[in-house]
Parts: sequence; structure tokens; C-alpha cells
Amino acid sequence: MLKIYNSLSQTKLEFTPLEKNKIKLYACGITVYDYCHLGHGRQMVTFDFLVRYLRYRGYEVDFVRNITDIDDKIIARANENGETCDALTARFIQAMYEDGDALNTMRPDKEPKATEYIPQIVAMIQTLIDKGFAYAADNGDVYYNVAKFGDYGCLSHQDIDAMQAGSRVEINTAKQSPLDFVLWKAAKSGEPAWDSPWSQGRPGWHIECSAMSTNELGNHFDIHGGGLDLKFPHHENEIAQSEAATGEKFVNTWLHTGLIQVDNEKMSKSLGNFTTIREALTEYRPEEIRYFMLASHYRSPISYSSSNMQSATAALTRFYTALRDVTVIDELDDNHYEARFTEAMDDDFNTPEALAVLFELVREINRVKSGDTNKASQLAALLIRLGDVLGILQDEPVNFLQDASDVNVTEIETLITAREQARANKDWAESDRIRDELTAIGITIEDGSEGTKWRKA
RNA sequence: GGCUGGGUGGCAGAGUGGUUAUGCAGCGGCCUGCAAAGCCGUUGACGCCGGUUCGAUUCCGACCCCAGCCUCCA
Repeated sequence: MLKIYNSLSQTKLEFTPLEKNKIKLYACGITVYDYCHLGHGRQMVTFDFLVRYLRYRGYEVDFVRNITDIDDKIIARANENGETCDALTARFIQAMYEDGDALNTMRPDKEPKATEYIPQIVAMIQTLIDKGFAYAADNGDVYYNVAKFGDYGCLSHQDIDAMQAGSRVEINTAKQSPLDFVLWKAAKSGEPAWDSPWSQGRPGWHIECSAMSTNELGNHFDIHGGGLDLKFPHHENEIAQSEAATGEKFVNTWLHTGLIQVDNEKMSKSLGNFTTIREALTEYRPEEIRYFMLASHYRSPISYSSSNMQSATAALTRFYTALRDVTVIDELDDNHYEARFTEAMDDDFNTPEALAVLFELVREINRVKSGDTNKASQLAALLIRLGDVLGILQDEPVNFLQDASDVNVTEIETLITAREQARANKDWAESDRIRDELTAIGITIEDGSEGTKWRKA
């Protein structure tokens, strides 16, 4: 029984899709004015294994993730660079694909862009005005009247009065209340603008997602997610917009991914403590980054640190060492490992628990490896298949362990051959000297019955 | 100040009203020329104070601490 934690009810609930065996899922994508950092990466990886698991579980998944390609920051950055918004966003959309691909994440089924949904956005704003939930101000802006939506705060579990008391929103005289948020923003001269009944302008950030999600997935769909930092106000505002406009329930399950921290603080653009995905990839391999993210529950904060990354490397080394020299063949029909893996993942996508099951599989493989090679092969096939659900363990073990990209294979093999000669002569001093030499260049040696193997330390 | 999460062994990180998480590190053993890898065994924990209970790390309450949100942010 699949259970998912729902931010609305603040409990783990049995998950039942609206349509039998079909899940409609929307994730808030990124605003493309800069390179993605690891926080974005975690969100991509989380939705990726989530979709992989749901499909593995037999559901048809319609996965939509938007791209915000018009917004104040995009305009500001394009101006700084002296380029058009279109040129800027095209570049960073391309970069986003490169980063997502590098992390072995699948592309969403649909990726609506805000600029391609202006008519739908304008129509939704008009509906909100007609129904009395929004008002056009004299300056050409349109605002949502938060006080009109009775359930406002249902997701962040705050009431309007408390929010106003703690509000740090700047004074904006065009708004009737500080909590009201912009649906349509009138353009200043030189800014990109679209026609609307209220002004030449552009959509607010929140309305985009309401328009794109309901147009792609229907007024009422299964799962909507994003980073925890989007819960308020973004997702709260989406609920207010969508439910007011359609008169229907918007989303059944709200799912939020935990944030990445650096030195006990959130990784973010504004704090400037972020590492971009491509920067991280110069230091670590994609699978290590992915493992690092899988090693904690998706809702927990995780700390990007060298020691945590080293743990990821160590764990993957153990997996690939077990898989090395095992011929993978058809696996056994039934076994308790897969059942336990599924049980763990069914419990709100408990990847740490699922990985623990995979480690037990590793131990079993290592136990039978030298005796029952047939069984080892079957278990290895299972390990690789379950690893694929998490998006890991798909590399050739030797590729991972030797990572020949930054290593001189010829030099290593020459040294190993020389060492084997010394060992044959029982010249242990020379043998150990060569091993020290290999250790010095970061290579670990393992003497086995099938000869000497090496891997990066 | 309000609203969310969370505080678990040396580190990371699951979980549970009484019983092994798991990985790394440590210790003992096997294997090895010695190592490495692997296997077997093993030490070690639940923020603080009360309460409920035969029994709480697990439930309840207070307190302390940490993070996120209340402004754009995955």
C-alpha cells in the first residue's frame, strides 16, 4: 500500500489516484536566469526517482514541470548582460537540460513555458476578476484579494491575521492588503510585455503555475510538488487562484522536498552559498551526487559537505565491488528482497530504508559469490534492476571503480605487471615498494585468485 | 512573535511501546607473503524534565536547542 506524506493534512496517507492506475503530477520548475544549483538538483532527482518508482509500481504517470521564462529577475539579468530575455532564457534552459541529464534524471513528459501560456493566464485572471477574487489597480496591475478566499492558509497552516502581524512585505499602495499578491504586472518601458485587458504587461509568478498545471492536467489532479521553500506563499497562492477560478478542488497531495544546507544554512541564491550542479560535477561524479541525495529521506534537510560526499563514494564503491566479476543473468522469479524494497518505497519513498535492503542484497551476493555463482548472478541482476528504480548502479562496475577519466591506465598496468613478476619471485620488498608507488598515485590494489585488480582509492 | 519540521551510537541516517536498521569508522577472528576486498563476530544511541504504562528512544505535556517559512528562492 503506497503511502505519501501530504502537506495539506500533515500526515502520511494511503495514496489513491483520481483515475485508476494513472497519476497526474506537477512539479514547480525553475526560473531560468542562472545555472541550476544543487538545491534544484535535489528537486530534480527527487521527482525523478519518485516518477521512476511510481512507474515501476505499475502506474501511468503524467509528469509536468514548468519553466518560468519571464519574471523580474530574468529581466534584470538580461539588462545586466545587455542581451534579450529570450537569449538569456534559451541559454539557461539548455544548461538546465545538460545538468538534469548529467544527474541521470528523465525529462518531464511536458514542460510548459510561461510565455507560451499567456492567453490561458489572462483568461484565468479575468475569471478571478469576474468572480470577485481579484481586482485591477489604477496602475495596470491586477491583484488577488486574499481576504476573499476563505481557505487561505490551509497549506501553510497559518491564519491571515498572524501572517499580517509578522508581515515584512513592503508597502505597496496599489494593494488593498499587504497579503494581496500580483497576478498581472504592468510593464515599464522597454520590458517584455503582452496584451491584456488591464495593461501591457506580464503575468505574476504564482498565476503561471495555476494556469499551466490546470491546462495540462485538469482542474483537479493528484500530486503537486516543489521545494519546501515554495510552500508559502507560492503554493498557497496557487490553491487560492486555482480553486477560486475553477470552483473545484485543485490538488489532492502536496509534496515538498527538503532543502540542501551548507554549514547549517539553506543553500540559496540570496545567501550566495550555493554550488551549481556543474561546479559540483567537476569535483564529484553524477552518481555520487545522486547517491548523496538518496541517502536521506526526501523531506529531510541534507548537508552538502565533503564528508557526506565521501560517504556516498564509499557506499557506491561497496555496491560496485560486489557487482564486479559477477556475470549478470536472468534473475529468480520471487524473493523477499524486492518485497522489502517495495515496502520501504511504499512508505513515503523511504530511500534510506530501500538502500539498506540493497546493502543486504550486497552482503548476500558477496557471501555466495565464490560458491554459488549462479545465485550470485541472479541476485546481481536484481540489485541492478532495483538500483535502476533509484537511478543508480547502471554503470559497468569497472568503469565506476577505475574511473579511467583522470588516471593513467597504462602506467598502472605496467606497475601491476612488474609487481606480479616480483611476487612470482617472492620478492616481497619490491612487490610492496610497487604497491606503495601505486598508493601514492591514488590506486588501491587487491590480489585475488583471478589476479590483481585495482581501483581508485 | 506566529506557523512548519527536527534533535538517535565517533560520523551519516532509518525505525520501533518490550526484540539486528543500514553505510562509513572502531574492536576480535577467518582469508592474504603482508595488504586490500570480502565474510563471521562485536563495542556503542535515542536533547532535558515530568506524565501515562508492567515497560518509552518510541505516546502525552512543559522546557532547551537547530533548521525552514512568514520578502524572491527548488
